[in-house]
Order: sequence, then C-alpha cells, then structure tokens
Amino acid sequence: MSSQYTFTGQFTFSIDSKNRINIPAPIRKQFLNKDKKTFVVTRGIDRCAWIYPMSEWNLIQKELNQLSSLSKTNRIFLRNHLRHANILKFDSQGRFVLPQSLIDYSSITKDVTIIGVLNKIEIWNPNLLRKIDQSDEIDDQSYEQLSERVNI
Amino acid sequence: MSSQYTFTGQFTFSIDSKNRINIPAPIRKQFLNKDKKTFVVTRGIDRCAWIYPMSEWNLIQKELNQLSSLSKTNRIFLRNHLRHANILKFDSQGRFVLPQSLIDYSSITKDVTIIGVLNKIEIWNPNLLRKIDQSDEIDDQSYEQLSERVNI
DNA sequence: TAACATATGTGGTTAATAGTGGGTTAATTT
DNA sequence: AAATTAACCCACTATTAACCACATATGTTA
Repeated sequence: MSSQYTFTGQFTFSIDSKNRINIPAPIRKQFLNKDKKTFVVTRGIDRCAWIYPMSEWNLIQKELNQLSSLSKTNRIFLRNHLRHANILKFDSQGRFVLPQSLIDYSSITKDVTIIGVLNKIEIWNPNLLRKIDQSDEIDDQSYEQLSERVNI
Repeated sequence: MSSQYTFTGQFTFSIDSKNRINIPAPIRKQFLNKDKKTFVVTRGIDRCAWIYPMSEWNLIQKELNQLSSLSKTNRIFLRNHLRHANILKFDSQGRFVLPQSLIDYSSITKDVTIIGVLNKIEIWNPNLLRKIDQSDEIDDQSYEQLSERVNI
C-alpha cells in the first residue's frame, strides 16, 4: 500500500522553553483521523528530524520486519534507525515536544523550519537548511538518472 | 505469524544496588496483557542483553526448532542462545533484576542504555553502545543493498 | 471598510506520572 | 538455622503531560 499523505509547504516557527514545536496548521489539518494525532519523529538522513504519521510509520515497520538480526548490517541498521524513533502525539494546541537527542542532532536552537516532503515532514535548523540549499545542488547527471524513474 | 511488537526509542537509566533495572514506561506500556509482564532475557549477538516478550520468544523458539542439530553451527548457535535465556517478570514498579551473568557479559556497571529494536529490547553499557555507534558505520555499498529491500 | 468572529501561534500553571531509593516480609538455598 | 534471594510495599523528587489563558493573525459579515 502506498502513501496516503502528500505534505507540502514551508513554515518557520519557534521552539519554546519546554522544547515544544507547533505543527503548522495546514500540515496538521491533513492528519487522518485514524492516526489520532500520533506520529513518529526520528533522525533524518541529513541533519534534520523526520516526522511520519503513525500509519506511514507502520508501513515502514512492516518492511523492517523482514530484516533478520543475524546479519550484522541489518542489526546496525535496525538499531540506529529504531532507537532514535519516538512515538508522539501533538497536544490540543497542535504542538509536540521534540526529544533532546533530536534537538542536538539537528542543531536546533530558537527557530525551526518545518517543510512538508510528501509522506514525511522535516524539521530543520533554518541556517542549516539554507546552507544545504546552496551546497547540495543536484548535478545534471543525477537529474538524468532521476528522470528515468520519476516522471515530473 | 509475524511480530506483534514494535519497540522504539532510547532511554538511559541506572541500575540500583539490587541489580534492578527499570523498563522505560513507553516500552512497558506496549506489553500485551497476554504476556503478563513476562519476558525472556538472553545474550545478544553483540555485547548486550536482549529482551523478548514471552509471546515473541515463543515465535523464536518455533523457528529455532527448525534448525537441525546435525549442523555444528546450529548446535553452537542454539546452545549459546538458549542456555543464557532467563524467563523473568517485571515487578509492580516495572523493574526486573538483570542476572549477574548478563551484567558481566554486557559490562554493565552503573548506567544502562535501553533501546527498542522492533520485536526486542536491548540493554547496553552506554559507553559500549557509543563505541559501536562510531565504529560500525554502514558503508555506502551496504546502504545500496539495503535500499533494494527497504523503501524508506 | 469597519466590526466581529474564528483560528492560530505562544506562554505559563497545575496535576499526574515516572524514575529512583530503600525497607519488610516471604520464599529459597546453603 | 542462617544466609541469601525474591516479591511486595511505601515514599520522595523531578520530569512530563494535560490544562488554561491570551494576543496576534486571519477570515467573514454587515
């Protein structure tokens, strides 16, 4: 089964003294009832935090279940991906508290940029995102490769 | 039948003078009634202790039953996996005492890091986990291979 | 356009929960 | 019988989550 979410947009909010972050209303509204405001925050592959609505995360878990822990690569991969995953809910105001470990990992201080990326939401330090934006240009060759798989 | 548990997250607690370890509340809450707070602690493949809820352990036993003891590898694997397995329960506060043999095996002294890894829970010496974290980086090639099997 | 109503982002307070320490009694073991 | 271990209970403190409050922004209606 494929993704039921298509998050888009960019928003810049602040994180408060209790490490709470507001989920932008346009994104919050997209959450399906079945997910009951529940989601998983975890490490992104870049220096940001990834948020998956619960049902999306369940799809990922199903795939991870296929991997046997007898293989070393699998063990490391599973460990490092799952141990940073936190199951959370947003409160009645639409906020959630970002775990300290992810604040550190993403170098977040006062402001955060929240962007929708299809089936997940990314939480960034605005400065880092800006920097990546400039340095991580996709070269033409990679675009060529992508074009064979994605029809935009 | 596949796993009914999907543990995640990382927690650092201390082991007390009676060798008791607290199971983190988010993990404890996931235990199904049918397991009646019962689980199996055994040696992990790495230098840590593995915890399986009772029903999960039963599934594993079923798989282990498939392995013929005519094979030497199987014999060794079965022996080492089963002889260190202890059936335990956590008390009304959600704690259990970690057997001395596993404390030694995992080099646990004062603090322990507890991480959820899908169908099992791992108990680590924080320093050892940190070390593994740095040395056991997954190389790009392995990521490529994984990408063919797991779609994140 | 002005007035009103609603929604949204942000801040703080209170009540519940979680982690930790220790003590007492019952059950095993030596 | 003594010693050790396990189960059970109580208690303190810090953290967390639920709750309330408010100002700004947004949208709607007169």
